[in-house]
Parts: sequence; structure tokens; C-alpha cells
Amino acid sequence: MISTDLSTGQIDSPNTSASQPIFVQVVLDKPLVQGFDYAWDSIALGGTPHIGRLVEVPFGRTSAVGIIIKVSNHSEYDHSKIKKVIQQAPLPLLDSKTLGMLNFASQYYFSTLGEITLPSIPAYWKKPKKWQGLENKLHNPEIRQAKNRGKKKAITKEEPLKPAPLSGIQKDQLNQEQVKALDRLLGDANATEAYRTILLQGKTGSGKTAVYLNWIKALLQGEDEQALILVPEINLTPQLEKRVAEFFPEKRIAVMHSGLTEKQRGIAWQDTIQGKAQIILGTRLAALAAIPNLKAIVVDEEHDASYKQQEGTRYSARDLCIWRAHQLSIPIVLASATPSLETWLAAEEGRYERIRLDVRALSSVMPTVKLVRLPKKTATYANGEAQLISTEVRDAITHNLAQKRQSLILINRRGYAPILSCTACGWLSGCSKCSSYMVLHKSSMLGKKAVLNCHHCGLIKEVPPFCPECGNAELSTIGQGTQQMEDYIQAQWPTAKVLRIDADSSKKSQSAERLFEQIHDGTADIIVGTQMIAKGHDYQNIGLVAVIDADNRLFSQDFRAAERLFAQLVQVAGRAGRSGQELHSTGEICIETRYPDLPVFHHLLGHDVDGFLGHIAAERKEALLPPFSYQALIHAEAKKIDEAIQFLKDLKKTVRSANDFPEGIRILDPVPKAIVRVSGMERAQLVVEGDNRKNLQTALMQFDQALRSRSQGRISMGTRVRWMIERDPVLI
DNA sequence: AGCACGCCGACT
DNA sequence: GTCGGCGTGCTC
Repeated sequence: MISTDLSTGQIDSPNTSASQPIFVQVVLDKPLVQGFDYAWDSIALGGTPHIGRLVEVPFGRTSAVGIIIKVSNHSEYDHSKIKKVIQQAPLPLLDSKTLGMLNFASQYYFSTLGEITLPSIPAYWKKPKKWQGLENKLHNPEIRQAKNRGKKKAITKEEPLKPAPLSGIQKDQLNQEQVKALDRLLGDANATEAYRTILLQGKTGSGKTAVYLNWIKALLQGEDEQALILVPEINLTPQLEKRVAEFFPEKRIAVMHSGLTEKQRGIAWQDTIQGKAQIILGTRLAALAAIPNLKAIVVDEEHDASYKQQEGTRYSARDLCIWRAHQLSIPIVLASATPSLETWLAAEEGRYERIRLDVRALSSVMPTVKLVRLPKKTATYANGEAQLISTEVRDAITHNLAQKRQSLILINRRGYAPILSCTACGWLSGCSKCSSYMVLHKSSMLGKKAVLNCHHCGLIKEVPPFCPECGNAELSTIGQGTQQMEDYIQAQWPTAKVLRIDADSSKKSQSAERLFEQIHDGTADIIVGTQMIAKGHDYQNIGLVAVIDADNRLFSQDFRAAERLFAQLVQVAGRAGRSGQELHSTGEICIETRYPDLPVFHHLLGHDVDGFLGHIAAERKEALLPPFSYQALIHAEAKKIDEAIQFLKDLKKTVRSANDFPEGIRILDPVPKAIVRVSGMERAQLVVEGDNRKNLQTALMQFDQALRSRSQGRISMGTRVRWMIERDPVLI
């Protein structure tokens, strides 16, 4: 454990005069808990060391980049083995508040400080060979700025965007309800420097964005004050970027998401840490960025599962933002039409403030929601061909086409068909490395040829011409994906312009842009795709949204499945009937289901978000599931599942028998994961839950200790089992 | 984690 | 006789 108090940046005031030796402690992006001590050569490095500085240090037989977390005149380590810091990066220091947040995150999420801190710095700055050349630019801001301006121009030239229809809203353009919401958000003018968490619960189309943009505008006083806006997936919402830029013409915007080039991301991060950018707009990774003068935070669509990082350190960007706001004594707005149960409950109980926006700002009416009861068996036409959509949806599309309005068809699966099978022997297209099936893709991104693709490990194989088991030439597909639906729809309406949008058709954010453009300009008549169509996009002429086989989203072991389906359906519903000026334009939503009597659908029909969340809350309370309990997962993977299970069994036994193990903690039995094998490794997990955060954390610290004491990094010695602790897991 | 060192099996 | 498997130990 690192003894330095990072939240205050307190150090043992080292003497940095030439007579005293100076040591620095550096953390690296490795699962090694301890920092490493290095000698600081003031003459060679030109100056004294500082906490928060990025440095290059020798490590083993190579070198590595790390962050200084401690400066001292002493080192516990064998002095004869201590090496010198090679060089320091020409970058501003990570400020103590940001480091404090990262330190908290590393403890709460059971990663090392280095493992959370170094990934928060863009790769662009972690190339020590380039530091020398960059130093000149940093010390000569004119060159850098001129270069930046040139770059900016180049980008706008490449992608000319039409002005967003709603850009540049000022307070006098807000409706009465929005003005009221804004006034409440701003609250007591004297209490700006205070921590507040506000749930902005507003219906789709009620103008939440306009409210929080105005809030930020009113809140940012000084030239150098900064605000952070988090959105789920920015590569799908460049129009928000455009809108924000137009709303804040006098401010510099830094955009942070994984779709940028290394350099773009590096510059955005640098603009932010230097305080040159005042508005930071980004995805979950922006929650970890160093923002030295942060004054306000907005987490838009706060319920969205993409705020949960699922690789590396599995943090929740939303939760870290709330922590950060608390630490900095600043306000944070959580915006959503369908809040997460956690947030909604906090608002119900008065732990968060709540501001509602119920009036649709645009002159459109709420869409009509219709449930289409599916037959138990898949319907077929007279000729025996499978009927992929219900008659109701079919008629609605035909009607919609006649009205010259667009239809959105949503299916949950990408690819052509989820499984390929042999009609003779029953062979199924299983993945060789995973215990899942390979999905048939009609044409891959690489070529025109059909391929089998595993969505878990990414393996791509050619489609076998004959059954690999029995040699039978007749192979058939099971189930439908977006590609098949696209073909089917095109065959049914040959003259209609059909467009498919999913993760495959929009791999590059540029091509995604072009696809969405075809919806906006009316080129496309019918759009087939996954949920991503509905995320963050406003369309003007959608007459129908059809959700194909909504049920498969519910057939999951995840206790949040209903909550997520509800949020998705409400979001989808918001895409219809957003038709600006025209009055005739009531949108229609058709949801196909075999279980129309489920509460999810009932509350959806009544547009009753609070009723639904109240219902879910009662269910969770009864079952003692989050947020009425707190959870963690111990992941284990090995060559054979038995090894992983046995490892967790032993772990459970040791930890539970400790006499200082906290009260009220339940350790469930280890179980194989739903998909046992992924990339040739077999996986198991152990659920640990408790009735309060503190006890759970204490228990997990004991798990962590037990694991670390018999491990090298993240692999336990002897057993060869790889493990990980995950706090507040969200399944996907 | 990443990498070197080190000691036992089937191969040019 | 060697190439290479992965068990163990180390990184300031």
C-alpha cells in the first residue's frame, strides 16, 4: 500500500538542495502494488522532482514510463540497486485532486495505482523518445497554437457538417419549464461552490441538453474554469459535439473518446490538463482525465451501461464522477429519461435532488406504443418461407412507405444468422476457442466472402462448403441477424431504399456518419439495425419504430435485463414522433413479444417511468439485490474449469475462516460463467455481497490480501489461475 | 505483466 | 546430442 497521502499531495517536505540525495517513488502500469524508488539527478534532469510528473525510468532490462507519487530524501530500498530517472515528460503535472481520485479508484476497484493512472494518459504522451522534440514546442506556445489552428481547419474541411437544427439555444429560447428547471439547477447563487448531485429526469425530447448547456454557461465564471460532459458513445453523436461548439463559441472544446487518432486524443488531453480547454466532452474515459480547474460535471444518459468499463480496471465512470464532484465540492447533473434504479432511488430518498422535465419541447406528440403478440412458433408463409416480421409490422411499414415516412427496424443481433447448422447430422457452428457459436456474416469487413465470426473472441473462419462432421452439403441457418433482415426487407419492398446500421456497417466513425446522414436527408426509407441507431440521434421523419423479438433481451441471467430493456424501449420510442413542425406526425412504435403481459410492457404503454422503477425497486428489495445490497465478483480463469472452481472454493474457505471477517457478508458458491470458455480459457466466478459498502470493502480487502499473498501479479502461483476482483459488476 | 533463468521430454 | 515446454523469481 502506498503511504503517500495523494488526496492532499502531502509529502515529507524533502530537502532538494544539492547536498541531500533525492529519491522519487514511481508507479508503473503493472499489477505490482508497490512503487519503485529511483534516484533523482537534479543536474542531469534540470530541476527538482514533483509528484504527478510523468517520467521515463529503467525497469529490468528495458525502460518504462511511470508517474512520480512520492519525493523524499530517503529510500528503504537497497541503495546499491537504485537506478536513476532517465528523463521527465514535458507535460504539466497531474494535479493532486486528480491523483487523489485515481488513488481512490485504484483502492475501490482493486487495481494498482499505476494500472489506473497510466491508462488515463493518452499513448501519444507515453513515448519517451518523442519528449525531447516536444519540449521545444511546449516552451514555445506560439508554434504549438499555430499548428493547432491549422489542424482544426483541416478537420472541418474534411467533414463538413450541417448546422445542427437546435444549436445556439439561449435562455430566452427555452420554454417555461426549461427556464424553471434551469433556475432550480442554478439554485442559490451563493452556494455555487458546493457538492450537489441533481437528477435531471426529463422525457425524451424535453430539452435536457439545452438545460444543462445553459447551466454550464451560467456556472462557468472565470476564463479558466472547466466543465466535464460525459456521454455514452460520442462516435455516434458528432452532432452533439457540433452543438456544444456552437453553444460555446468563445470556449475551447476538448473531445475525448476512443474513436480519435492517437494524436487527436493526445492534444485534447493536453489542452485539458493545461486548462486551455474549458469544455471537456467525452465518453467514460474522460472521467479519468486530469482536469485541474473542474467546476461542473454532467453525465448524460446516466443509466447507460457503457459508462461501465469492462476491460482492465472495471470502473464506473458515472460513480467516479459523483465521487469527483464530492471531492471537489462542485455540482454534478445526472441526466436521463429512464434513470438507473440506483440514481432514481437516491432521488426518491432525497439523497440526490431531482428536477423533472415533462413537456416535450418540440411540437410533437408522444408516439403510440403497440404490443404485437407473437405466436409461440415462428410464423411461415404459405410457401413455407419463414416470416421474419409480424403482419402488423409489415402493414405498418407498407403504410409508412405510402406516407413517405421512414421506418426503423431494430433487431438485437448483428450478422446474418447466429448459428449455422447441418440439416443431416445436427452439427452446429461452435467456436473452437469459446463455448459459444460462431455467427454467420454474409460479407465481412475484409471481403465479399461470407465468414463465420465468433463475437466473443473475434475469431474469423471461412464458411465450410460441407458439414465438417458428416460431409453433408446442405447447411442451414438458425435465427436471424441484421444482415438477413436487411435482405428480407429489401426483398419484400424491392423499390424501397433499405439501409443497415450496426457495429459492422459503421466500423469507422466516418462511415457511420455517412450512414446517419442518409437517414437525416431522407435518402433511406427503411433502416434496419441494432440498438445503436437509437442512441443519441434525433430524426425528423420517423413514422414507425419496430422492435423485432424484444423478448430475447429478457432471456438473460442478468437481474437488470428488464431495467435495460425498458430504458432501450423508451429511448427507441423517443425516436418516433419527433417530427418538428408537422402536426400530423404521430409516430408509432410496434414491439414484438410473446409475453405482452409483462410489467415492462405495461409501464411502457403508459409512458410510466416512475411506475416501472417503483415496481423494479420493490422486486429488488424483496430479493435483496442491488441497490438494496452491494456486490462484487471474484473472477477466475484457468485451462480447465475445475481448476478455476477449486481455486475459488479454496479462496472462499480461507477468507471466510479469518476471525476478523466482517459481519453481514454473503459469499456464494463458485459457479462457471454463462459462457465458460473464451479464447481457450475456462472461467468461473464467485459472488460476494453485503448489506453495506463498508463491510463489503473490508471483506474484499481480505480477499485481495489472500489472493496477492499467493500470486505473481494477477496469476496465482502453483495453480496457474488468473484472478480479478470486480466491484459493482454490471453484466452485459 | 513481462521476461529471463532453469530443468525435464520428443525431435532435426 | 539440442529445441522448447512452462514453473519460479525479479523488476527500484
